This record gives sequence, structure tokens and C-alpha cells, in this order.
Amino acid sequence: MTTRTEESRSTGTRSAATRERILATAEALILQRGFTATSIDDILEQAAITKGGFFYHFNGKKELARALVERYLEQDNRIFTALFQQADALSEDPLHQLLIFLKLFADMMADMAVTHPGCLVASFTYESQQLDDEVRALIRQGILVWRKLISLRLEKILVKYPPRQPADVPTLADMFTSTVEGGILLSRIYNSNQPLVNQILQYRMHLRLVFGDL
Amino acid sequence: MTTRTEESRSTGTRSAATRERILATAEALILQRGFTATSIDDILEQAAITKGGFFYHFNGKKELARALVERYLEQDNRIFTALFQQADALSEDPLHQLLIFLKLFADMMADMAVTHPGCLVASFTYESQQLDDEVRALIRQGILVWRKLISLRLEKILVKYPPRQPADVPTLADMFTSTVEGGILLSRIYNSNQPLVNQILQYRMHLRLVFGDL
DNA sequence: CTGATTACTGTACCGCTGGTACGGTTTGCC
DNA sequence: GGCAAACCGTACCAGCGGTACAGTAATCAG
Repeated sequence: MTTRTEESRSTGTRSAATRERILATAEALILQRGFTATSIDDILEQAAITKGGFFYHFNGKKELARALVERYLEQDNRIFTALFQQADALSEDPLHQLLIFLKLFADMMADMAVTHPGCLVASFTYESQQLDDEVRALIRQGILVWRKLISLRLEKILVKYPPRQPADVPTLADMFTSTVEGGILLSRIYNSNQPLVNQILQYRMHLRLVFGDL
Repeated sequence: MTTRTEESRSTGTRSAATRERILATAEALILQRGFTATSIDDILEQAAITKGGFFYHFNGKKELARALVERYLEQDNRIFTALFQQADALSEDPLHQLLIFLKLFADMMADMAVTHPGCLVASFTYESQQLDDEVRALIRQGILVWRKLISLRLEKILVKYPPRQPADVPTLADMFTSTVEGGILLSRIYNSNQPLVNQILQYRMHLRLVFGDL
């Protein structure tokens, strides 16, 4: 009955696979419905696991939330790192590297089959009261990582390209996060990835204008 | 016991006052905790009303949501209209009018005593599964109004100011919404209004750069 | 092959709360 | 003083998060 998808043969990875199945299912459901609106029973049903099994892996819903945020930030980090590596391989110039990264990112969003499911960080931020301080700290940490990622590149760019207007690096870096989160919201409302893609490209144009590349 | 705050004497405005009290309380709570996580009982307690009284005014939680969105969009509209009127009084030039509007808006956000409570539109978008199609339509409608408001002004600007780069009006208009929503999210996470203000001003700078005002 | 450990299943249960319903009571108004 | 509108009080129930635990299947060490 429990249609196991037969991943992870051999070693003791069975546990990890189940855990991952729970996390993936929970993330999808929470992005659709929100954290509070997603019951544990909902997750159990879709993940084809029993309550006992669930509580074997997680002590409760809050610990699930914690694990979800950690997983999400790690995933996100992997994606960004990969895209930056690609971009860095295509140019030596710090400005062009960042511009290429943004183009690659926009392309990736455009190529998504379905509408962007949303960002767990945003979803949790709007229900932060239901989560522990620890989870909130994790989220803030994640945002700061994104800020740092872009900031480092902006600093390098500043050295080479005098900005057309005085540029505040943290604000310009935060603008990336702001653009993505705002774009995702628009995409959810318009039910299409296009707005998200457009906003990312607009942010890209902003950087080009600020650093006199146009 | 029921500490009525003794507003609205005389005429049959008692009902409207109660209704408004419920709505205001509900909005504050929902922005803090999220829609699903806000129980009717929570609202009853803070609004000093009983369950019976509540259901006299609203058929249920979903209808409350509907009323909240309507109220929110109306409020929002009033604020934007007022700021635009102020801006239009200060300049004849379409570009400068929009720039002044953005400055006024940024100032308003900066002057808020507490951290921006969040946007109901965003909050509901992330829990849209719990709402009727009607509410979702309302939200989309609201977003489209904002787009239109800015688009009309951008069109006028385009006539006078040739853009430095080909400008897509809807995308540039959506960028306002995206900036505000993204900024609000940042402000919630950083627990300060500054990021929101900074993002609005950065959007303002983007427009200045695009339309060659710098 | 065996036995121990891990990784679950299945079931039964509990306290609590969110949402609904509705009969009764107060208040305002002609 | 009578009639609506506005509001109170209470009762009800499904469903939630969480617990407990006995039984069973998979995995691995020796």
C-alpha cells in the first residue's frame, strides 16, 4: 500500500530518505497553504507515513519548521553558489560576473515549469509568531548571508566602477532579496513567473545604470 | 464588564462602530500572526465582543477576510490618493510629481512609530488557499489598481523624458509594488523600518536613472 | 544465520480550541 | 411600549497537536 518510490537502496540511508520525503512534502504543502494551515495529518497523508513514523523523526511541528528552514537555506545556498561559479567562469570583471549571475538566475526562474511555489522565508516571516526564536534567528541569518553574498561583489565592483550616484552597498544588496521576494509575490498573484523574471532583470538594469555600464 | 470605549453616541452608528472595532482588531492580529493562526476567540477578546456579536456582523471567518481586504484596499487607496495630491500640488512635471510622491511615501514610512505591521495583501497571498476565489480576485484587483496608478504617470513621463533604456511600463509600475512588499518583508526581519525606506528610495533612484534625471 | 538495533506501522487516546449555531437579552428608536 | 437591530451566553463538535505503546519489518554487526 505504502507506495515507496524505492530510492536509496543498500546502506542505512532509509531513515534519511524518509526524513527527506517528509521535509519535501511539508515544504510543498506549507508553501501552498501556510504553516499553521498545514496540519501534520496532511503531511502524513501525502508523504505516506504514519504519525508514529513522523514523531520518530521530529519531536513536533516546531522542530519540523526548524529543519525545513535549515534545508531551505542550504538548498538556496547551493543554487546561488552554482550560478555564481558559472558566472565567474564566463567573465573576469566583477560587474559582469554579477550581471551574468542575475541573467542566469532570471533564466532559471523563467524555465520553471510551474509558477514559483513561493519562498519559505517569506511564508515563515508572515507567521513568525508561531515559531521559536531559534527559527526566526535562522531566517535572519539566511537573509544576512544573501546580503553578504551580494555585498562582497558590490564592494569589488565599486573599486573598479565609480557609481553614477552614491551607492549604499547594504541597501543595494538587500535590493536583491527585496526584488526576489516582491517578484515572487507578484508571480503568485498574477499566476505566472513572468513578473518575477521581469523584476530580477529590472534589478539587473538598475545595477547597470548605477555603475555606468549603460 | 464589557469595557465599551464609548465611541459613537447618538445615531445608529453603533453597529458600524462595532464592526469597525472588529475589523481593526482583526487586521492588527492577522498582520502579527497570520490569518489561520489568528483565532476568532483572539479577536473577540481584544475587541471586547462576544461570539454571538461577532457572528451578527460576519457570517464567518472567510467573510471577515473579505471585509478586511476591502477595507485595507480602500485605506490604501486613500493614502496614495492623498500623497499624490500633495505631490501634484508641488510640481507640474510628471516625473517630479512621481519622485515627490515616492519621497513623501518614504518619509511616511520612516515616521511610523513602530515597525511596519506588514501588508495584508502579502499575508493573505501566502495563505490564499484558505480564502475564497472572491477574496483572491479582490487582491489581484488591488494590485492591478496600484499598477495602473503608477502606469498612468509613467506614460506621461515617457512622453517628456526619453528613457535611457527601453522601459516596460507595467514592469516598472509593478516594481513599486514589488519594492514595497519586499521592503516590508526586510523590515519585519530586521525589525526596523529603515530597510523599507531605503528600498523605496532606491526605487526612486532607479526611476531617476532610467529617465535621465541624474 | 542470528540477534540486536533501527525504523517504522497501527491504534487508541486526550486535552484543547476553532468554528458554528441559536435561543435569549439588551438597546435604540418611532 | 412595542419592534427591530444589536449583542450576549452557552452549548456543541470536528479536528488539531501531541502522547503512548505494542507489534512488525528492514538493516547490519558479528
